Amino acid sequence: MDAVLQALADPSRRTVLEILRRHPATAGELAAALPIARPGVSRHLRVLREAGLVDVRQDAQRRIYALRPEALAGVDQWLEPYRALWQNRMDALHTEVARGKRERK
Amino acid sequence: MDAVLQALADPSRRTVLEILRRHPATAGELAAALPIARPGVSRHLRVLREAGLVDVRQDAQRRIYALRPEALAGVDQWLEPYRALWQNRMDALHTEVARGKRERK
DNA sequence: GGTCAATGTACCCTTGTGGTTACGTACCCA
DNA sequence: TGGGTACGTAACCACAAGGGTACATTGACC
Repeated sequence: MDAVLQALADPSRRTVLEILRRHPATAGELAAALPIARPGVSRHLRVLREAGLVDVRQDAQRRIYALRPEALAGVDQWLEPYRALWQNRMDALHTEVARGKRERK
Repeated sequence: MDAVLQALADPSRRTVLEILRRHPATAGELAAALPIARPGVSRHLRVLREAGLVDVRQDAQRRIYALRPEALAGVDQWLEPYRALWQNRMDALHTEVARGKRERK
C-alpha cells in the first residue's frame, strides 16, 4: 500500500482519480484536463497503474483508463486505528459539557 | 489536506505516526526507533507538525510529540466518495451469484 | 558561570521527481 | 502501403527531498 500513498501525494494524480471517479477516460482526455503535457500525464498514469489504482483497456489506438477503487481500501484500512482516535476526541468534545469524562485513558 | 497526504508519503513519517498512536514520545525516542540520524528525524517532525499531524509540548530540554489524529479526518473525507465505489464492487462481487445485477450503471 | 543533555538549524551532497521536447510504435483508414 | 492519430518511452534538465555532519540554542544542575 506504500505505492498507493506515494501515488496519492501528487495533486495531478489525485485530479486524474477524481476524473476517473466519474467515468473512464482516454489518456488524451486526461491530459487535456491537466495543466501539463501528454508525456507527463502518461508517466503519472504509469504510476497510478503500478499502484493498482487504475486499469487500462486498449481500444484501437486509444487507451481507456478506469478507476480501480479497491486499491484505496488499503488506505482506508491503514486509517482505521487513527479513525477511532479522532472520533473519540470528537465525542469527547461534544459530550464533555453534558457528562464527565467517562472512559478517558 | 494536501500537506497531510504529502506527509504520509514518507515511510519514516508514517512510522512516527504509528509510534505516536500508542503514546507521546520525545524527539530522541522517535529518532532511536528510526534508521536515520536525529537531525533527519527532526526535519520529519517539522513536516508532520506543519501538516498538523502532531503537536509539540516542551518539557525542559525535551520536546514531547503527540499525535493529532483529527488531521487525518481530511484524508478520510477525501476517501469518502471512493469508499462508496469499492464497497459497491464488493457487494456486487458477493451477491452476484444470488441476485442479478440490480443497480449497475 | 560552566557543563552536560536534548534538540533544532545550517550547510552540503546525492537522489528522486516532475516537466519538456523529440522520437518510436501500433492501429485505422484511404 | 502511406499517412494520420493516439499513445508510450527516451533523453535531458531543474528543482525538491531526504540523508549526513557540524554548529547553535536552551534548560537543568553543580
